[in-house]
Amino acid sequence: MGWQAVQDEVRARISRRVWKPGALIPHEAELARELGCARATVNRALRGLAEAGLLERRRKAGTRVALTPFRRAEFTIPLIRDEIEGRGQRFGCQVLSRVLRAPPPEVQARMEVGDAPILYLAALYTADNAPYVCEDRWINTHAIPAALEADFTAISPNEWLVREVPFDGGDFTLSALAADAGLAERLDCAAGSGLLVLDRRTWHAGQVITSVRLVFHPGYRMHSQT
Amino acid sequence: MGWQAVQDEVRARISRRVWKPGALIPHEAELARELGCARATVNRALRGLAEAGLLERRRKAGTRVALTPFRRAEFTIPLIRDEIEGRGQRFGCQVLSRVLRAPPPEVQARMEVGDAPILYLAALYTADNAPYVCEDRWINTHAIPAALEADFTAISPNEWLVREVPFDGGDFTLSALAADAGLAERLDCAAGSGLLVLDRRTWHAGQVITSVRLVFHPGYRMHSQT
DNA sequence: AAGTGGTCTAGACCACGTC
DNA sequence: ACGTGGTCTAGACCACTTT
Repeated sequence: MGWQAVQDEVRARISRRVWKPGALIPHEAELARELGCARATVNRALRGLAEAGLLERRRKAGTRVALTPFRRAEFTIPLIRDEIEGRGQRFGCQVLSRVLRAPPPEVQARMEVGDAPILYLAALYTADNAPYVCEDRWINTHAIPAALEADFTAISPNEWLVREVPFDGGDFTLSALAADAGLAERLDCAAGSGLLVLDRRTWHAGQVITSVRLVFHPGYRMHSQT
Repeated sequence: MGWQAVQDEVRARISRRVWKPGALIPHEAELARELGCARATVNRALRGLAEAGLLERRRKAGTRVALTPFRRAEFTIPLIRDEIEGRGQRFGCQVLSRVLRAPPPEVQARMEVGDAPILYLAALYTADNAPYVCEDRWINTHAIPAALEADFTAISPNEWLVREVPFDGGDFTLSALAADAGLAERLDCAAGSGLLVLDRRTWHAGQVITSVRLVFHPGYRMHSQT
C-alpha cells in the first residue's frame, strides 16, 4: 500500500464514520502492520491529512479525527493576464498614473515608511476592453531606488519587480468596498456597487517592498475547493 | 542538517539570489552530498518548498526557482464563536427564521436539488450585541431528514451538522455585495455598504448536504500570511 | 537511453507531552 | 517514565520526461 492508498483508506474510514469526529485512531505502527506497509509510509499519509486539517496529531496523545474539518481554504492569487486570457478574452492594461507622491497615512502604516514621497502607480486591467480590475501600487523607492528608472509601459510593475527584486514573503487581506464615484468611473460600474478588494504586501529583509490594492469589477469571485 | 535547516538554507539562497528566479538548482543527490544529509531529507525539504510555491519540480527536468512565488494564500475559515470570543467580546446568536421553503433557483442550482421545500435557517451572530455576520443556510433535508427534528435553539446548525452528519469535502466562494435595505437592517449598517460574502457548500457521497452564505459586517477582513 | 524526482523500506534515535 | 509522533538514514526501485 502506497501513502496515497493509505490516505484514501483513512479518508474512507472517516467518511464511513468507522472513526468518528474526535475519536482516537490507531497509532502509526499498528496501522502500518494492519495495512502492510512501513511506518514511514503511514506517517507520510497521516501527516498529509493533518496538514489538510482532517486529523489532529500530538505526540504521546495520538491521532484524532478533527472535530471541525474543512476550515482552511487555499485561494490562488490570479495572474491577471493569465486569468483573462485563460477565458479566451483579450487582456489589456493601461497605466493611468505614475508619480512620486507622499503616501497617505494608512499606506505609511502598511508599508512602515515615513511621509517622504515614494513611487505610486495606478493601472486598469481590461478583459475585452471591459474594466476588470484596477490596481493601486506603492513601491518603496527608499529600498528599491532602481524602480525610479524602470519603464513601466514596456513591462508591468509586477513583472519588473518579480524579475529585479528579491523578496521572501508577503501577506494578503481580503475585504469589501462600496464603489465611490471615482472607482465607479474607473471600473465603469454603478456607484455603490459592492467590490472585492485584495491588498497585498511583499517583504524582503524586513522591509515592505511594495503594497498593492486590487479592486475587482462587480461580480468577481474567488473560489476554492477542498 | 535536518530538513528544516535544509529549507532555511534553500530559502536563503533564493532570497540572496544565489539561485535566481527560473534558474535550475542542483539535484537532490548533489545537495544531499553538499549539505551532508540523506537524499530523503533533501527531498522532504524541497517538496515542502514546492508545495509552498517557491520551487517547481519535474522529473528529469530538475528543480527550478519559481518565477511567480507567493501566489497562494491560505485563509482559515473562522469559527465565528471562537473569532469573537478570541478578541474578548461576548458572542451571541439569534435564530431569525427556521422554515421549510422551496429554494430559489440559484440555491437549487448550487445544491443540485429540485424545487421541493427544504429546511432554511437564518441567523445573526453578534459580538458584544453588535451585528457581526448574518447567516443564511439551506439544509438538504432530502439527504438529511433528521435535520427536520433537530432543535437548533439548543445547538447551532453548524455544530449539529458536524456532529451528526458525515461529509467529505466542500467548496468556498468569496465575493462582495452592496447592502440592500434588508441586509442593512440585519447588520445595522448603512444601506449600500460594501460587504464581504462567503458561500460554502458541504458535500457527502456526491450530494450537497448544506449551503451557507455568510455576509459579514462592514469592515470585516480576512487575512493570510506566507 | 538516461537522468531526475517520487516513493518505499527497515531500522534507529529523538522530542515532546502525558501520565 | 513511557508512549507517541517526528525525523533521519542508506539503499533500493520506480515513474516520468526529456533528450
